[in-house]
Amino acid sequence: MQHFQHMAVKDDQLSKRERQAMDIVYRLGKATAEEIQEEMPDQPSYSAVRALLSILVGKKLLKHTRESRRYVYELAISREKARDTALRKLMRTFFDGSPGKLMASLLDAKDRKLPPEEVAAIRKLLDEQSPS
Amino acid sequence: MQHFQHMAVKDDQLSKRERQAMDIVYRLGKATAEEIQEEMPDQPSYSAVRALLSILVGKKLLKHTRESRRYVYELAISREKARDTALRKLMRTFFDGSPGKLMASLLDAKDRKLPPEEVAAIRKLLDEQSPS
DNA sequence: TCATAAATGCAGAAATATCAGCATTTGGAA
DNA sequence: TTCCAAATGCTGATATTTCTGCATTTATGA
Repeated sequence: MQHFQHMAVKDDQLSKRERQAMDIVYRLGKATAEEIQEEMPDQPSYSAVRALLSILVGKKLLKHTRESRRYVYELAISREKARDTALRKLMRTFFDGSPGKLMASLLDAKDRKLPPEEVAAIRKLLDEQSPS
Repeated sequence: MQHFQHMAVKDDQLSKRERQAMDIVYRLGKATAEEIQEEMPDQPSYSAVRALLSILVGKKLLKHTRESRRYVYELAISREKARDTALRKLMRTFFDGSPGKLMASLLDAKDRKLPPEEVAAIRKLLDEQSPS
């Protein structure tokens, strides 16, 4: 899987605050410094958040565009790619690299219930993988 | 914030090195300082790794037991609980909190192929959720 | 146009994390 | 029992991260 590594975000090379900020942008997709500040644990000052975001832009993890008077921050790489990297890492860390084990764990949870239409969609995907 | 033992692990409160070490223990289940050192990115000195592990024991994220002359480190909370926390976080960050979306993404990947027996197992779990 | 509120840019202080090195303890072999 | 290699405990130095505060720039509306 070499072709994934060339630009993949090395999440475990980020500092605590950097990671917190990236998680927020992953989730929101796009946000101003103020919005990010509001989402941060142990909410740091606005100034501190801006400093942090500048560092992330310097590292090419985020990019910002001016929108009238202020910056809006968003991912520099595609969200899908970041998502895939995170998913693979989780699989490797907790599920022995097996997507099947991960899915089993999701379905096993007693407190989760999938909407019927999602169940149907998943059955369809399964059929494409290997017909029943 | 004194009662750590009853709280879910706040992964985003850990420093970079702490997180790297925790990821390794999550994966290996159990390891000596030397083994952890070998797995660490930008491999720090043995001394640095031991210092790090002491901190994690102090924070009650790891515990260590003496095995003849040396310590073996392992998770202080169950791996299953840690796994569930990580899974929920990933779902929330990238999949809008939806297990169905996560599963769809797993099945969508062109480069992944589940073994037929895993597919069968998943179908069975789906049937329990909502009969076809 | 011009005054002003609201944003950014940046230097360096403060806080925290990371690490090295040495004193001490431990367990096993001779 | 004694020796010593191999491990831990701990202190404080160094490096990095986090943050503050102020100078500067920018957009708006009176």
